[in-house]
Amino acid sequence: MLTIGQLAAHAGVTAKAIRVYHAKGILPEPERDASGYRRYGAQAIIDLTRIVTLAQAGVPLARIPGTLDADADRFGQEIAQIESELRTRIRELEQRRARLRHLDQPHRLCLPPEAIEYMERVRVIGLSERHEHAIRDGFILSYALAPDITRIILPARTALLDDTEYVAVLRAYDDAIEWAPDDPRLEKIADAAARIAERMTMVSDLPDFDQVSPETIDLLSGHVGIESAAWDRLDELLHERLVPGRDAPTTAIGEM
Amino acid sequence: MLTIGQLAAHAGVTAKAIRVYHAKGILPEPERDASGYRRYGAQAIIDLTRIVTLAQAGVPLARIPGTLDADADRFGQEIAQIESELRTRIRELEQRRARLRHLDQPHRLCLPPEAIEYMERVRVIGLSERHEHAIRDGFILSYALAPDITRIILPARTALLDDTEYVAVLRAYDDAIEWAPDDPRLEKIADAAARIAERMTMVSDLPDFDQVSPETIDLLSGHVGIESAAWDRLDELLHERLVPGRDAPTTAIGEM
DNA sequence: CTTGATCTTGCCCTTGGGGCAAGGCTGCAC
DNA sequence: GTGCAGCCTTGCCCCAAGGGCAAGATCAAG
Repeated sequence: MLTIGQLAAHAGVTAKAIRVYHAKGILPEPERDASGYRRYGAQAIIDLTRIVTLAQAGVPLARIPGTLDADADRFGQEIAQIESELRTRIRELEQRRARLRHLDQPHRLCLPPEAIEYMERVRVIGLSERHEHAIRDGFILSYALAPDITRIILPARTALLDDTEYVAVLRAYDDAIEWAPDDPRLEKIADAAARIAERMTMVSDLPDFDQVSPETIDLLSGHVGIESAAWDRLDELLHERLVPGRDAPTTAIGEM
Repeated sequence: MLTIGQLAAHAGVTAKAIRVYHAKGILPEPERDASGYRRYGAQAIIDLTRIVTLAQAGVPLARIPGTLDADADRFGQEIAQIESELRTRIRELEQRRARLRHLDQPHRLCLPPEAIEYMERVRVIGLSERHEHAIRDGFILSYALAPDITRIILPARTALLDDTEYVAVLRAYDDAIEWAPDDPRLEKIADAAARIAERMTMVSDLPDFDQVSPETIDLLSGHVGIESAAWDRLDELLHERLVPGRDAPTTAIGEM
């Protein structure tokens, strides 16, 4: 006959855990010896081992008596279900382990595959970190606010990166961040941007355009988180060129 | 900008979890809007996603800031360590899943491989369930009390099962459980048992015999949990035959 | 204007034990 | 026999990581 400590050591749990199982009625209280010590026999070893096996498989203690006391039919079903839950948990853990590798690359954690590809392609262009993060953060926000729209927009955006003139404009914007708003070079950048914008798809061509909030459209224009007087001025110059008659023009996809 | 509910849904957690992360200082409190609502931006999405990625990988919340704020060197080490812990946990879960299959066969859960093999071989002999469980429970108790001794004894015990006369005696004991203690057939059984015992290894031949408690030796004789007047009488008859001069004879391994 | 969903803070509840206190046993050494 | 270390007993509070509910403010839509 075993004491509680011997039983616990043999089952790989603590004596406290066994007392908890007694208190919850999961494991019957054994006989006491003359001095009040619990004394366990073979059946207690069997019962405890079954309990521990289930508990370690993630079964809540409250569910264990129902499982162990079930008749053969239901017992089999219960075990099969517990096994399948456990398989699911293992698969989840494996996926979570895979995600750990990307912990230092926020875009890989927070964006859908299309956007990850886009950001990888932007990276090789070699913009400033600040500009790249601004683009990334715009996508992260717009993906959180309107995942569907964001994913619809992405293929066209990615295709644009094959356009050397577009990439040149991106680089020019990058250079211009710190310029004064009256810098004369801004005119040339705005000219180039306007030429591109004219042959680009407009946001208003999207299906369900009327359901896209103005905020999302702003986000997709890529100016999130950068305060630049030169860029503000570039917005004005671009608007002049694109829609001379209006003062609140439609934003082009990929404008920037 | 997102509300707490939008952020939570996007990150796959509850709003309450986010408030907990704020309270623990893991995720910085964001700005509030005019009515006191929390408003989250892209950086909060990134931060939360990193936190959730670690938390779901099983990292305790208290350890998360230290991991995320570490410099590149330590960060890499931390991630590698977390990954390896996670791998270990996954392997453990797979082993636990395997054990679930044996939940209805106590000997497979509670005994070492040698004893499992022994019990499988006893099963095909076709003893009564009661007798078989008595043998099993004896091993379970002795394995819990003295695992080393029990495993040392097992090969000889298993070899005995190849002895047809020994198996015949086992079956005779099984038949005799309910007999009256003065049943004349008991004499023949005791004769056969004595012939076997004489050519068997004695417990006293074991290395470290003096460290084996008498209780363990009793357990290994296989009478655990069965109250049978006939068996008690068989014990007496056997002792007469084996050690006529003594009244407390050494128990033979495999006596039964 | 109402209604239902969402936000705020604050508080207690849960699971599966861990840890400590204060006292009683036990077994071994001296 | 006397110590003393190590085990056992009960009872109590504590922990992580939220869940749930209350009571009130706010928002969005019909």
